[in-house]
This record gives sequence, structure tokens and C-alpha cells, in this order.
Amino acid sequence: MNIFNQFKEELNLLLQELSTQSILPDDLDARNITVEPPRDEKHGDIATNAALVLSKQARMKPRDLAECLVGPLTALEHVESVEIAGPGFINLRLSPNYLVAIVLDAIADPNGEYGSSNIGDGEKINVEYVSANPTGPMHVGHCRGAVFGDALASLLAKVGYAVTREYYINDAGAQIDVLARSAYLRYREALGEEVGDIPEGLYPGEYLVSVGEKLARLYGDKWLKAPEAEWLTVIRDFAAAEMMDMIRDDLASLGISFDLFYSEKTLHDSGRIADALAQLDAKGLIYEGVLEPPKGKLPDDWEARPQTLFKSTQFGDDVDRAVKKSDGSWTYFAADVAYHLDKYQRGFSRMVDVWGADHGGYIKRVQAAVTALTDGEGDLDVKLCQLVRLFRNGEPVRMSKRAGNFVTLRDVVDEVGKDVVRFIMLSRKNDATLDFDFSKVTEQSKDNPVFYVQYAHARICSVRDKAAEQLPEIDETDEEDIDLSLIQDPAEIRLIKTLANWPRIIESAAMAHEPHRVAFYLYDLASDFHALWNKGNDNPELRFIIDNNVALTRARLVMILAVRWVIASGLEILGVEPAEAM
RNA sequence: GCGCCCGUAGCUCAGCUGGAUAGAGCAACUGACUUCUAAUCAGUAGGUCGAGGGUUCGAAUCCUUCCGGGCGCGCCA
Repeated sequence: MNIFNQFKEELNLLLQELSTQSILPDDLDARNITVEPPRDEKHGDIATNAALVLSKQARMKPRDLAECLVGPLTALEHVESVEIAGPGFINLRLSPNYLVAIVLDAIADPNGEYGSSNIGDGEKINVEYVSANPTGPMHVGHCRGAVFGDALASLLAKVGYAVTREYYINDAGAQIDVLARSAYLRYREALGEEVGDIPEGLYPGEYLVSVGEKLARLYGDKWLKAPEAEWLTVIRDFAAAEMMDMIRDDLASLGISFDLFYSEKTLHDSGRIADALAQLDAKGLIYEGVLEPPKGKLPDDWEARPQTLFKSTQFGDDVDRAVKKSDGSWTYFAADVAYHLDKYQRGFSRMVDVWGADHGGYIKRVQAAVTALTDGEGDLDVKLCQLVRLFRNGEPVRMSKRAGNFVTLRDVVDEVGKDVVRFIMLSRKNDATLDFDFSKVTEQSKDNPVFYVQYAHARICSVRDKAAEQLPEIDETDEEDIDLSLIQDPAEIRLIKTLANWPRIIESAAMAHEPHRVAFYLYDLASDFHALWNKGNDNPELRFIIDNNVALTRARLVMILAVRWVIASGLEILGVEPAEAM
């Protein structure tokens, strides 16, 4: 249920009617018409720009066209008044009783999840996120993309997409050999060898110690004197699997799980990369060539060199891209081409990748590959997550990878909790940097949005319990008998209007791939609720529980329980548990 | 040099894919606690939406040129 969509349908019917009466032309393009809540309450409950958008097509002045619509709109049920404003906006005012009833009934409806919709129409969509190299534990930098991707996936599911959450394991590159060598060193250490400082170029982290110990238990001294060629593959696979276990645990601490972990290595082993590149070749998009040197500062070792290139420029990229290294192996990009083709072949025309902002330069080439391989059928949206800057009491937290004192995802979750991390990570647009202050995010004040929203939820639970205690007869009221027309105060109506907006928020957030809008909405909803609560402090008649008035109390409980429901529903999308008490 | 992202109140940020007089929070000032949790609320003040030009009924939003900041820029992942 979405009252704005509902009125848009009514409006479309009216427009058709005007077409048959030849007041409007037959083939109207109504796509740009919006039916939405006006920014200013004085403009009523629902506003439409229909007359402005259609005036050119209708060859009428906007206000004249609007005049034609006023009559039929006024005749609609529950419409209290219709006004033409400004250049030709049409503002509708609904009867307050109707507005209250339709919103609260929709939220209470056990057969429909208020806010859910089916604009996705069951279409498959693949959301790929995190995809951290399996070479160590996850650090805070991964955190944001992890939460963002997870919440986006939930959001898309909420609007009717068939979502697959996917993690691409980069287990094929040189860094995985480094992991193997690092683990091998720890293996020797576990067998009693003195290894001293970890050499430059290997991973020094303590987390590999237990991997070395496990290897020692598994293989004894079998690899101790063996050349690298003999142990590399075995230890590499073992260590990578160990790292993935660790990463899965880290993700679980954030409440994140995936439908599929996809290994880059399998792309190489199965010949899928060669297949994908052959497809591009068949389309005439692969050639041997020499790239222009980049303008400006040249890399020190730059030299003209023939390469196997993909004509990504044909699809909007800035330069053509190499798919083979000089040793004949595939580039990372080649694997990614095959990976995205594979997603498409698995039925995902729609794909979303969540990357760190430092990968921005990579977007065009992958999109070019998707367009080329799917003849434009596939759609890849890439969402970049900007940096998270850590602070403690306003002071930046210094991190250096070399010193090994970088903050891990687990450190953060252990200190402030999953819910705080998740909410804060979504409290900014993905492409804006985010400041995360350990002291601020655990503060219990409205400066902290997590707390503020949780507090509203907890307060409602508190009222609910209090009401059951104070007015036991309340439960005897039949659901049908609740008189919602008792909800009349302007602050109450404002709250109802905010609730009415929830389906629009979900829908627009999902279409824009912007889960942060949900977090901002919840803050606004909590704010409306807190405002109403405090009006009850000033004016006891506006409290939710009115001792001698069961009917009114009942109606108000329905209202605030609706708020509670929407908050819980929104938090669920964000992956945050609502608090019953604080 | 080129590409992408960003620039909105003193600070941190929203702004519903082009709508009406640009909104919150923090900080500042004024006020509300024998309460359904004051962990909150109400009010005041604060703006050339980086700058110029363009598109149109209408621009913070789209196009263009500058200015300033971030990221990236032939085989890394």
C-alpha cells in the first residue's frame, strides 16, 4: 500500500478520460508526472506536477490544464480539497480520518508487509561485495562495503528482487603465493626453527602462526627441506582456505553471510577465462597492439610494448585494456571479464558490485566488458565506498600496516557492537567519507543516530508494557472496534504522514541503490515520535495512555505500535536489532 | 595531461534521479523534568547551494567552462 501510487493510478485514469473526451491528445507521455508529498505542509497532503508536465503536449497553459483536473479530482473519494498553486501544481488534501486509517490499517495488515513491494518483479539480481583478498583478517576498511552490500541486498529483496549475495575470492594472484610463503615460514617456526623477523615482502601478522601450527600437525616435517615447487600449491590452498574461514567468522560477527563464494582460481582452472576472451575475440574486440603512453608523468620503466588488448574504448572506456601479461598469463581484468560473463550466464542481467573508492578507475572497463559480452543486455552498477576515518575522542586513530597495528573489523565490532557498526556505516552516502569516532558512536544522546532510533523503539515498548499493566481491559477491545478517528492532533498527523512515506523511501532507496536513505528516514521517524512524546509532557491529554479513556488509548497504541513496526522493519533492512529497553 | 567522485549554515551532513520560501544534527542563545524513560522536546539565530555561463514554466539537482579537494591512470589485485 502506497497512497501516492494509489493516487497516481487514479490520476492516470482521469487523464485517459480526458483523452477520450479529446480535451487531451491520445498518446500522452505521462512518465515524468510525479505524485508525491509536498515539501511544505501548507500545500496539502499530496501534490502532482501533472499539469506542468503535460502542458506542452496538451498545448494548454499549465494552470488551464490544472483547472480541467480539479473537478474530477475533487470528486474522488476521501479528497477534501483540491487547489492549484504556483505555476500549476495541483495540491490535494485528504480527509485526516481517511489518511490515518489507511496508513495504520496497512501497517497492521497481517497479510502484507508494509513497505514491501514488487517492483523487482522477481527478477534476479547479483550483489557482489567485500571480496577481500584471503590473505589476512578483515580490517575496518572492508567494513563499510560489507555492511553497505548486505543492506543493499536486503533492500532489493524487500522490493521484490531475487537477490544473490556473492563474494569473489581473489585466490589466484601473486598475493596468494606470498600468503603461502608466509604460512610456510610459520610452519617452519612451528617445527621449532628460529625464523627471526618476518622478511620484507611476506605477511608478518600473528594470525598466520596458528596456520603454521596446523600445517606442522598435518604434514610433520614433510615439507621442511622440500623445494618451493613441491609445497607451494598445497600450502597455498590450505592457507587460503584458513583465511576464508577467518573472514567468514569476521563477517558473521557483523551478521553477514553470503549465498555464494566464487573462486577466481576456478575461473582459471576451468578455462572460463579463455572462453570469455574467445567470445570477445569472435566479436572482433581483441587485438594485438601498442598503447599510447599516458599523458603527463610517465612510469619510470615505461616502454612501448605490444599487448593483447580488449577494445573497451568502443564501449566508453578511456583506453583499451590489456588482458594478458607478458608471461602469457591472464590479467586480473581478464578474470573479471570471465567472472561477470559467468554471472550473466547464471541468469543475472542485473549486477551490482561494491568496491572501495580506490578502484574507481576500473569501472568503465568492466562495464564495457559486460556491455560487449551481453550485447547490452547486462547491466552492471558499481557502487564505490569511500574511506572510513577512525577517531577516538576526536583524535584520529593512526594506523600503519607495516607496524602491524591496523584496526581489524573484529576489533571494532568487539568494542562497539554489531548494531552500532552497521548503523553508522550506513549513516552516510556511500561516496562520502565517513568519520567513525569510537566515543561518539557509543554515546547515548541524539548526536548518535543509532541510539536515537533505538531509544524511540524502546520507549514505544515501554509504553506498550505500561499500558498492559495500567489498563488491563485494553486487550478486551475487539480489533475492529478501534476508533482511529480519535487520532487528530497535528503532531500525530505529521507522524502518520511520515509513516505514509515509508514505501516511497524503500522504493527510491532500492532503485537508487542507496541504503543510507533508510537510515535517514528512521532518524526522521524517530524524531517525529520523540516530538509527540514530549508534547505529552507539556499537555497530558496528548499522552499515549489516557487513564479514563480506553478507546483513545487503544487508538494511540495502534499508532505508536505502527511506528515501532516500521522502525523494526527498517532496522531489519540495515541489519540492526531493535532494542526493547535501554 | 586525462578519467571518476566530491564542494550545501561556523562544524558534520541530508535533499525523495528537475519542483513551490534549500532542510536536520552539533556548537551558540531562550525555555520545558512531582513524566508513558528530560538519554528527550519547543523556540531563536545562522545560506550568493565553490564561481560564471547555458538548457526551461522551474536548477543544489541536467549540460558547459573555470576554481578547490580526494581517488585512479600500460602486465598489481
